[in-house]
Amino acid sequence: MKAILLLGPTGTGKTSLALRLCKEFEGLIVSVDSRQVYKHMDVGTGKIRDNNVRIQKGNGWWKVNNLKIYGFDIITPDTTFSSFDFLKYVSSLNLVKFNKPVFFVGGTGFYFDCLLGNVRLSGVEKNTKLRLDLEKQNREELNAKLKEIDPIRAGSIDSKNKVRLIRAIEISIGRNTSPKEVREQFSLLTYLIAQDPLLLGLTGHRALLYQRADAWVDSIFDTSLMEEVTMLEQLGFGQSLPVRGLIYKSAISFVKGELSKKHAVERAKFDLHAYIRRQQTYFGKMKGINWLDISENGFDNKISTLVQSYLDG
RNA sequence: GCCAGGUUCGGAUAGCGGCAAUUCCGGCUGACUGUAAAUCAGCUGCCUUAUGGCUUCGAAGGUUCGAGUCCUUCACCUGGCA
Repeated sequence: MKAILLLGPTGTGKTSLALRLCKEFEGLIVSVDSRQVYKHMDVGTGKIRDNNVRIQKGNGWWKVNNLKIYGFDIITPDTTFSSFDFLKYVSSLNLVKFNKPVFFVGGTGFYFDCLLGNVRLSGVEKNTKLRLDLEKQNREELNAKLKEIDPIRAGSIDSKNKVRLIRAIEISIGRNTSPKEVREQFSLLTYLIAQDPLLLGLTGHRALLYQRADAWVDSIFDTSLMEEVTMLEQLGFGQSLPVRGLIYKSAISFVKGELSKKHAVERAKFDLHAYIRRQQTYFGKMKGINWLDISENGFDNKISTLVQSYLDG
């Protein structure tokens, strides 16, 4: 299977580029985005930023101008979704059978690393009861506990990061208690490792990325986003984790009257800037990415040429 | 014109004699092995590094071993009386 991974920070035009390439090379698109997997979260996750487009929505996919995008609308926002769930989902698509090039496009670096097999997941499932219990404890207690049951991991972990500590303890306990079949399940999902994918990274100057992000926030912070947020609250998803991040956090504060529109918009922009920085840090350490500057002349042709030669090779 | 309050490192704020100087925002760098749009860490006056040096708190003088902090004058801003 030919796989083209199209990644980069938010607002670099990955999706529209993917649509263009998908049409040009008769491929498929899989979204690699930890928030676009959620139903009812379209505007704030920037699923499609172009209004002049025909959209048809399905369960786990959208059709945009008749081009299919997988990885959208898989679940509702009250469901937790992890990188492992993402791998399972991609696996379930059985992409090989289409015999077409697949464009994996998105901004969630960790998911890309999972797809590529750069990170190997432990195979230990989440234990909600244990997590609730551990969340009540402070960092010192969690560190002590981890040191007791897994001294090696305790030596390498970020001892100040509670989320990490809880997961590390969960893994240590789960290794001994969860069934072997479950733990080995992840190994079935790393079929992409054996492939030789093409990695394309979209980037640009910080100032440009910030400017585009700001313009996008300005454009959505009107009725479209407000309707979406109101709907999410009505459906009872207002407190769900995915609705508490980035754009949605400030949009909800505005709808609730906790923030003025001006401050909510400002907050959203600054949060996006920080997100862009984090994405660049993450992608920056990934190996083998062909970086392309979106503001460079001949950008579109360059991309097409790269994809063409990859598919020919 | 008189009275009161203010002017601090990109922005906002703390500081009422020992200060390179608080906090928040912004900006920058980084971590991450099933929450990754989450979670966590560091830097942000200059000297590449400092338990080191240098230059700073509207301006100019003064008091003091020592001044962002006290005094005087000037400049600008805000509120009250005219």
